[in-house]
Amino acid sequence: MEERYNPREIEAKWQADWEQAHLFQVEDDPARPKYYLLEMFPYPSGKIHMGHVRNYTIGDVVARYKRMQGHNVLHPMGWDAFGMPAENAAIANNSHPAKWTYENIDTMRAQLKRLGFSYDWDREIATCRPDYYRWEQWLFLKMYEKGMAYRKESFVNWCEPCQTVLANEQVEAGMCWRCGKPVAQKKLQQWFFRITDYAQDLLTHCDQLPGWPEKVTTMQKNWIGRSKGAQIEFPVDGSDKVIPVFTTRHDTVYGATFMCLAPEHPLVPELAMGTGQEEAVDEFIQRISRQERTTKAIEDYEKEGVFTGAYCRNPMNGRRMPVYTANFALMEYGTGAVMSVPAHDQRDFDFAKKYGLEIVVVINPEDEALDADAMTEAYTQDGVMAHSAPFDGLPNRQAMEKIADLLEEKKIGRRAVSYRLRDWGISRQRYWGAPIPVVHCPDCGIVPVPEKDLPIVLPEDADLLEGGRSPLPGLESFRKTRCPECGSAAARRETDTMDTFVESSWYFERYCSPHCDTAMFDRKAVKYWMPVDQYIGGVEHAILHLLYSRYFTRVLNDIDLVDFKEPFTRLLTQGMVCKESVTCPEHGFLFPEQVEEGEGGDRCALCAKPISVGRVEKMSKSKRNVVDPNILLDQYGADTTRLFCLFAAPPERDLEWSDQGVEGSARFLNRVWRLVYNWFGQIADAAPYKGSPDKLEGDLRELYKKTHQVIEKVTRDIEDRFHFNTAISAVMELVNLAYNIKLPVKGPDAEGVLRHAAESAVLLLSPIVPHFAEEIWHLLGHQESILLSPWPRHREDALVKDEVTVVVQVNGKLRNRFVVALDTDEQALKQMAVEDEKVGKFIDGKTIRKVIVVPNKLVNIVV
RNA sequence: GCGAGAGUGGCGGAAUUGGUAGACGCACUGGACUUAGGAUCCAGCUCUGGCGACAGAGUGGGAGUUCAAGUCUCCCCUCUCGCACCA
Repeated sequence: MEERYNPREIEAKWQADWEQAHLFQVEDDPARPKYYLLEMFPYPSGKIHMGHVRNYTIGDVVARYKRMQGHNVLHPMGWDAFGMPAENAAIANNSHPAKWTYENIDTMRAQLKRLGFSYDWDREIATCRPDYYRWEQWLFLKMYEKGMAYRKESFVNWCEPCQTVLANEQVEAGMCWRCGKPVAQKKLQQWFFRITDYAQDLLTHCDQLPGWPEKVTTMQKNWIGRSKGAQIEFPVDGSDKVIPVFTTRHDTVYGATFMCLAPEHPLVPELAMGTGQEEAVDEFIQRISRQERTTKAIEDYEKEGVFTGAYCRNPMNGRRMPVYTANFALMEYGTGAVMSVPAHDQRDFDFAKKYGLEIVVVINPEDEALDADAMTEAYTQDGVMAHSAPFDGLPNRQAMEKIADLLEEKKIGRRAVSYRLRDWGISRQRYWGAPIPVVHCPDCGIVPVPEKDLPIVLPEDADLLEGGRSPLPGLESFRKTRCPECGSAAARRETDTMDTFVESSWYFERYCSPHCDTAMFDRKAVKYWMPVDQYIGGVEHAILHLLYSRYFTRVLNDIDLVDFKEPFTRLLTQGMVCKESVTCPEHGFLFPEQVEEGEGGDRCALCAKPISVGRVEKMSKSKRNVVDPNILLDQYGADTTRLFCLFAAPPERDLEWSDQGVEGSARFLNRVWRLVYNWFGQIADAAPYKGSPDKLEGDLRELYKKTHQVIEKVTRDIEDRFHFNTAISAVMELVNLAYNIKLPVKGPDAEGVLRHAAESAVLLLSPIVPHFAEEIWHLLGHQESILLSPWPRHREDALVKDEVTVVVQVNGKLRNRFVVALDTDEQALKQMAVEDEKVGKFIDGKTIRKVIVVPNKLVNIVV
């Protein structure tokens, strides 16, 4: 055995060995309990970053642990390979998205292998390959057939810089989630998935996902955004049209004095026609559609609107209500129309004040009658009904029910539920995505591509156009086709591609049978492996990806391909990897190598100005605080990198990177190595002691007991909550104790006990630092891989403590402590405490009023 | 504004059901071994007072429940994240 540990050598050696022995390949085996462990697959953006390293290390430890516990573990990896960065990079480098993507995949795969992750690489998938997206196209056809996919003209979120449509989920506070530029509204023919059909089901099951962080289910619930209320129809004056309105406050309907329609509402131009307001309305609509929709801009917007010239009737009391179009009415919510009740809604109140509209109080506080003219703000709380004909005097919550009954009885409305969730727009005017498999025929209209013609292959030889526009509409070889229905040569292929989130909504099912070429997946394989037992990834996907995946699983369930609805049983959202950033007043963010040590503090290497240490933030290129995993691998190796990622913080929390912390992790591994090295002569040929602790005494007995305690602790930490940081701490304690044992140890079982301690420590560490553990395992004479060893088990009788420390408190304050035999009886403890000299100082001359004894823990004397 | 989570030494972080606050590590200090050490080992390390034994204070702030509160209850403050003109 070498005195020093050489990561470079052993890591390469064992990686090659594992690969050759196909140790991570799995097969369906109904005889064994399955465990499907999945980490969110990466976008092949170039190279692995620390966030990936952390995510995949956490997953790998669980996978390796579960294998040792006897599970048949599916642990796959693949590439979310379609998407815009590939196009942008291709334009920038005068390359091709496919080339760029495949090269990145090669680079990143090599990096993942260098980190020693235990993936079944035979199951690797890349979503940009036709054998993958062909099944997505197949599913699209099924969904079209069932009416789950449809096409409609609608206002869509349009990102000008990206030249594409965005889903609502991809608009963050009015900005494009990718480029951060403002998103405009544009009217286009688009494909949609009817996710809103599942709004209630998705919402209901949010409360039936005990293995998910509450934070995530809460976010999903908010996103789905269910509101209970009523839909009420307001007839338009002098016309047979009605304006349906959704409201959560139908108790205030008698106070509705005007109506506001969204600027995009189809009735707006119609109502304005012939009223003389056409021009004003048109001008307003034009102006509003250009308004920025950023968070800040929205806050600053004044509520404004313009009279359409039309009136409608309040169906409850016949009041004539002017119809406005207003910037705060959103076409995307409810029916795009708001019944305005200025007395009881702040927004309506502001609007009414601005335009001199009538305010009618219909709810009063318990003990006063509001005066509409004197109000300075809307009264939005509960109270007693007024000016509401038959309901006056009733508490408003009661009236709400009665009004709903009346609406339904008179057939002018009904109880209704509204969701914030919109249908999922999946059309993208981009090149690097899966083609939507339909044909537009001048005679037959939209014709789905027949199944036998799949896949519709994305031509990988197309050149990108200026500004990133898709070449597909101009690519005759792709676009030109015959109508599958009538054979017309005038037919044209759909040139939109699908949102990349479609690919990631079912990849976990594909992993179950990645080479299946007769279906999306082999149903037996999916039945065996799915659902995913543990899913691990970043919170940034809490809404988009996770909601879409839940939706897709429901679709698959409805078309009878799977027999479950929820794809992920347990979810772990790991925190970000962060680091301090450093800024120079002149040069902005600095790289670490641009910092010079100087007298009185660090200085900028470029201008010698004193620098300031910034906040600890997520690693990012722009902050110049990234740590390149490659450098760590070169310097410390995979095991130290993995160890530090797990030790520095529990997985769900943000991890603050510390170069010295990495150093400490490397030091620990060396310490373990040296321990085995020091003991080697004694334990090389010994068999681990597995007997009762009662035959041992002294240091050996202590070490043996500690070993079992640590086995128990590590197992619990991993099993219950993935707290690897405390698991590692526990092994450190064991190692520290082992170092205190003076060599050579004498006694019949000495070698066996040392061997047991060393082997246990190595086994417990093996999921975390697999190469390191494997090397020691073999040095200790094992022939078979440590990966095939069962997880160590503790002995109950070794957890029993010989003696315990009992503390003595006086009035709850700690005064002394003594070590006594386990299970010393209460009377004896009490007596020892009261007679204790140190304790005496605090109770002398006082009356003892009560003594509380907690066996094996403490005595509290109340005086 | 609404919703969720978090506040513990110089730092990252530990503390089963309320029962020894600060495990483990980093940094720092002292010592040992050394030609040397940025290797390794040993010791110290919450704050205040004291040479010391020891005493007092201490888990964002304030109240409360309890023999006993980091942990439970109420109020307040700060930070992070998510949603946000949602009718």
